[in-house]
Amino acid sequence: MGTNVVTPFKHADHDHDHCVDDALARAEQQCTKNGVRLTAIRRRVLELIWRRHEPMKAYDLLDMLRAERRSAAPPTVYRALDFLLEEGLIHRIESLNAYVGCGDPHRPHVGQFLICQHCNAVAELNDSDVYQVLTSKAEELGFQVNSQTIEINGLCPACRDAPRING
Amino acid sequence: MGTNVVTPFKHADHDHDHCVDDALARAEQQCTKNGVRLTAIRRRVLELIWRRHEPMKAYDLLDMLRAERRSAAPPTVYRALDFLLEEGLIHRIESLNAYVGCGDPHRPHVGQFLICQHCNAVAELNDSDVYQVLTSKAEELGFQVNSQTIEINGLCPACRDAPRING
DNA sequence: TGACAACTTGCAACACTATAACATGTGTCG
DNA sequence: CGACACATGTTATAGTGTTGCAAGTTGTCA
Repeated sequence: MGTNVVTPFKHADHDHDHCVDDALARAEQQCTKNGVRLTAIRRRVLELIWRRHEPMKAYDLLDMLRAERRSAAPPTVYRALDFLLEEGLIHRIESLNAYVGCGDPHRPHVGQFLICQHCNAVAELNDSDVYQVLTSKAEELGFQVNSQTIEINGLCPACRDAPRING
Repeated sequence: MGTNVVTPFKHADHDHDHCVDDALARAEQQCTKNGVRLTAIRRRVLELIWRRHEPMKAYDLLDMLRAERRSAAPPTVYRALDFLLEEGLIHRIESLNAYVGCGDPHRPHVGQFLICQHCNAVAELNDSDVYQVLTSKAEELGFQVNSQTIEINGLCPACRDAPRING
């Protein structure tokens, strides 16, 4: 109980196509259930975000979109991002101005992220102990919690073990 | 043990001049100790940040600076902010692109903030329990923690009790 | 004192991040 | 079909932060 990793750090050899396909399938399902449309653009942006297991920046996504859709402009990508955030399909990493896929969109959860400063990998936690401790501390001060942004910087297991190879 | 509020929510009637003066005096002391210079610009930016008990944006600070120093430009304020961040005299609130004074610069501490969505007030925590729980959860996953960004959104005691007065 | 190094500020331009406003297209349902 | 809601196209602009180099300031030490 307590720790519940939603999106763990990925090894280089995991079946990534499968991993992305799964995420897209979950997204389709989620949108159907909620009666909203996962249009071609939205789906493509979500796929681009999932394709790398690291936070993606809006203008990088825009560049990729533009390669295949001449009309893409900032609003194109920001609208898609807003939609995906709204549906809980992605998260925004405040400290990086970047976006990552959410591994578990159908369940309500707080944003708790471990961010590797060396390889940019991100793991998403959904830890009830952390949530509880923070909430109870806040309430001791009379503060009513609505949402939490937790971003932990450091080194992921791989980079921790080999921190000097390419940095 | 555990909870240790560094900068609590302020009441409207606290002695604010005194509160700002204290912060500036602590800053002078801290800079002297560290052998760095709290120049006029840096000191003024710090004062502007302290004068309101809410996060201040870089370009708002710039406008205020310009009113009294014709030559002020973006680098002027960003350099001052970088210096103050470096010395631990202020913190950056990632989710707001804004900056707040640090109530306790001489002691190492993590950034844990309660942010009122209604009145923008910010309280800074320095809670070892929260730190411990997060660090141990991260280390269970083999992640080595360097720094934590924790930003809790919600309602401060005053706005919680009277949430409909001016919102 | 004066010359040098290190630090700080001035200044212009630019890069990156995000939104506004309005027009046009598309899909659904009576 | 026609009306409506939703989605996208398009242009412009707002907001946030950085680069690079010139000029000024401060402290140090022979």
